[in-house]
Amino acid sequence: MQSLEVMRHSAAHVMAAAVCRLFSDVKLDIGPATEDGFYYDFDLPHRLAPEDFLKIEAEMARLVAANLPFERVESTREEAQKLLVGQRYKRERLADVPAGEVISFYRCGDFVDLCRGPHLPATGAIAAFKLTSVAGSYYRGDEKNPMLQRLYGMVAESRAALEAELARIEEAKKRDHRKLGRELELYSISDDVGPGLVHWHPKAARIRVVIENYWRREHYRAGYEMLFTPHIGRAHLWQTSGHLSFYKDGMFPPMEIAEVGEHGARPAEPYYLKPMNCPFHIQIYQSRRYSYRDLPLRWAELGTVYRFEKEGVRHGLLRVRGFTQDDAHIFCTPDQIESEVRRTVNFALGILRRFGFTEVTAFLATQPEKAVGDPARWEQATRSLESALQAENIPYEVDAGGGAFYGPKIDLKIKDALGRPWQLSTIQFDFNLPERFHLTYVGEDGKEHQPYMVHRALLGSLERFFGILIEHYGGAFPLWLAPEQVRVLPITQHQLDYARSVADQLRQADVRVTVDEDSEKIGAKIRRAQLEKVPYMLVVGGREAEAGAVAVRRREGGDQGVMPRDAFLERVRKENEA
RNA sequence: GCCCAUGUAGCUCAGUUGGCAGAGCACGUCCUUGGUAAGGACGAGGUCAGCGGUUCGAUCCCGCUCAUGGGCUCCA
Repeated sequence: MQSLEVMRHSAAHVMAAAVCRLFSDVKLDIGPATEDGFYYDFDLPHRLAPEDFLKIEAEMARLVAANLPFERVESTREEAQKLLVGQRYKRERLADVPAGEVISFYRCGDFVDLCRGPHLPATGAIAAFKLTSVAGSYYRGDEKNPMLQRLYGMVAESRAALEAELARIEEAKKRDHRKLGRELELYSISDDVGPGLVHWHPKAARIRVVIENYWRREHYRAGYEMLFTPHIGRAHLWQTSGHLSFYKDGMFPPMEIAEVGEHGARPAEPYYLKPMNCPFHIQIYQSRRYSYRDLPLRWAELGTVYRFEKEGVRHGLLRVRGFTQDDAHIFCTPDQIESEVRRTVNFALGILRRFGFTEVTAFLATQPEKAVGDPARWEQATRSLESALQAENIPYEVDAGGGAFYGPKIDLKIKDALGRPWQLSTIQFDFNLPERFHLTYVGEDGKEHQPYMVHRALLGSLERFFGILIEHYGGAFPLWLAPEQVRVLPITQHQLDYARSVADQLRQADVRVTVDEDSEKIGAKIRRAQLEKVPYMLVVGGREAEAGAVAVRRREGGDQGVMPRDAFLERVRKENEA
């Protein structure tokens, strides 16, 4: 165990000790180290609240100052049970310890806890700590179990290290896409429209158009065709696809419609909002007969889907109820599958790189216990996924049994500017839908065969991807994505005409530009443009107007000097393509 | 769905032991024409999330609902 992890775990014990000293009737569960701190789960009558933190921290500080040793005590199961009288969760945890394994307790002052260890030699080594939050948490993570109180904390080897850790959290908060989304007027969610339904404001829509245009162009270049499909479909379709039997709870409720025709009302078949695009793409596949000569088919769609996400799981743009997937389905023959997967992985990497995500790791999820489809196909599919990862030299972990019931998959994870991981791309085999919809193609032998079907999304959903992008760039989008690339700032109203003509020249060259026409001083205009994170500010006063020039200021880097307006246009053009 | 917290102007937040609702920023009008991060004056802006209850009187107390936040569970 790493020393930091040991310290975190030991701090959790100290926190538990403090809580036991301060409150009565405390039942303990467990208190592990986490990636950036620790927590302990308790059950106690008192409702822990942030107001209690100071008191608990003070008690912890006393335990740390006393430099109490952590003593390991080994015991028999009988002794352990005696020690844990009244501690129902601990007793259940004890029952989980396999027979024959050593049962150990750690004593720290008068606090004794069933624990495998290891721990610090003594509490004095805990240099700096802070309680951060309290939240409910199901015992053993099962929603049928009672809800415990989970107290979170952070600990570091020095006061300075803790401060640095807290500063990182502050930085992440500053980049929170919900905060920046409001401040930069990117998006909103309206109670009147509904939770989890996103409105893209003009600036965000600009960015989305840039992303979509880039996405479409790359897909056409990579041999895809674009599709557009409806947003709703009849119940029958979703019965065939299996969604109604397996994922009904995740779908918006049906629209019951009585269709009145010339022969009167027909029995109504309800419509459902689509939670996925696949059945529609399949309908297109089924609209004619395909031969092996036609394959592979690569069909892409920016398809907007609706999923009835449960109450309490929504989160800004990252988890919403209506979103647009950058979806595609590949229909191919078995012997095309390997090269198709390789192409797809490679394609995904290229797209992600364009958005500044260069650190990519992959997860290969293999056949779970419950699965549909021929084992030989699973094997071939899994092998093709694995060899694609190896050929592209992407580090990957195998998630054994982690695939969907309908096929194995690769998930690609990136790290953002703050080093936080996000899952974006997914490449999934599907042995289920071709079966359910009886998809076929005519092979060389003149007989019907079932095609392989691969679902893939590279960005995931545009909403979620945009949220991640906002945080990755901290709202300061690179030039090619920036909704407003250049703002012209006339020093006085006398340069308004000149400023407009500079802007017009840029606009005709497809540069996204505005003019700040307010009668504010130049300092105020610069401040405003800076806060709105506009990449280029062009200051134009009498001197520039006279010379046909612009004084360039960069969002990062400040004053760049004066240059002719044509030279600036050239510079922006070049940077935009880079 | 579960636990806890929160909801006051477009935003950030004060405030009322229950008695006419406040600031800064943003917005509008006017003045100002100033050279690299905030010029000035005046003005407009509110069903204090919604519904119900207690009360002479509720933004404030109580209940329910909705939404948001931190987590848990879930994410085809």
